[in-house]
Amino acid sequence: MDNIKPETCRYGVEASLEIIVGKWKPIILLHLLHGGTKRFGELKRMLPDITQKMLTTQLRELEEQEIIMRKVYPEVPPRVEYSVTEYGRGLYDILQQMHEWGIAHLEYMAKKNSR
Amino acid sequence: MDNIKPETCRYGVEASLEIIVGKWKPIILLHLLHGGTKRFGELKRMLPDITQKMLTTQLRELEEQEIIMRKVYPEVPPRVEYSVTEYGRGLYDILQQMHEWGIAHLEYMAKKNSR
DNA sequence: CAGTATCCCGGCCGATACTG
DNA sequence: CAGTATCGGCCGGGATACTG
Repeated sequence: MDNIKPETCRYGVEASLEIIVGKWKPIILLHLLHGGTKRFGELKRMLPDITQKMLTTQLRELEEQEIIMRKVYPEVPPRVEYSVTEYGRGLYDILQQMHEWGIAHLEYMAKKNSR
Repeated sequence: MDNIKPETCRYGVEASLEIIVGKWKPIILLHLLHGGTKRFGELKRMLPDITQKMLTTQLRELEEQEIIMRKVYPEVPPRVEYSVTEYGRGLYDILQQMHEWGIAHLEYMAKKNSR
């Protein structure tokens, strides 16, 4: 990590973390990145263990950061669709790398614990 | 995010997060990655706002995951040195990307709020 | 110098019930 | 269908004091 000061890096890293940290945020993002636009109910079904309240709050927070877009169709019954913004797609590489390193780490720790 | 299932990615991403999430972990890692081996007191001085207890616990957790190494010199007064393991260096790319995306995000949000 | 030991608070998150 | 409202528990993290 040459020619980069920790004090400088820190803020960027923490800003990124603030976005993806949240019990359900990574998996919500992965679903939207992978499957495209989804309705509230679809997401709810894809995440069987999440409560409606948590799904709502996590989505609202991601929306506030402009990582996802919320589109409301004025129909009855209501329809609301969520999708990742162009801007939010920039998180793809980070999530991808975290995925790869994380899997390797899980295997490393598993092997270690089996010794 | 083609040909990768969210359910599969999820675990890797969360495993990575479990390591770098912690109020002081990113900056501790950045300091050790950037400045190499450091003593407990050096780190404490570099992070003026951290309490001794927090520094200890964050270091212990990173050590448990084998991201950093703790070396104790049997001297009086005691000397303890911390360094990033070869294995832990694999986090470099992730932190680097989070830094870049995060800085861009901060600027994006700053510009937005100034409109 | 490099830690422990206690005490304590705020906020994330879950359970549950209600609604336009 | 897609949300709010309310209550409550857990635990990450801080303040402070003590120690081999």
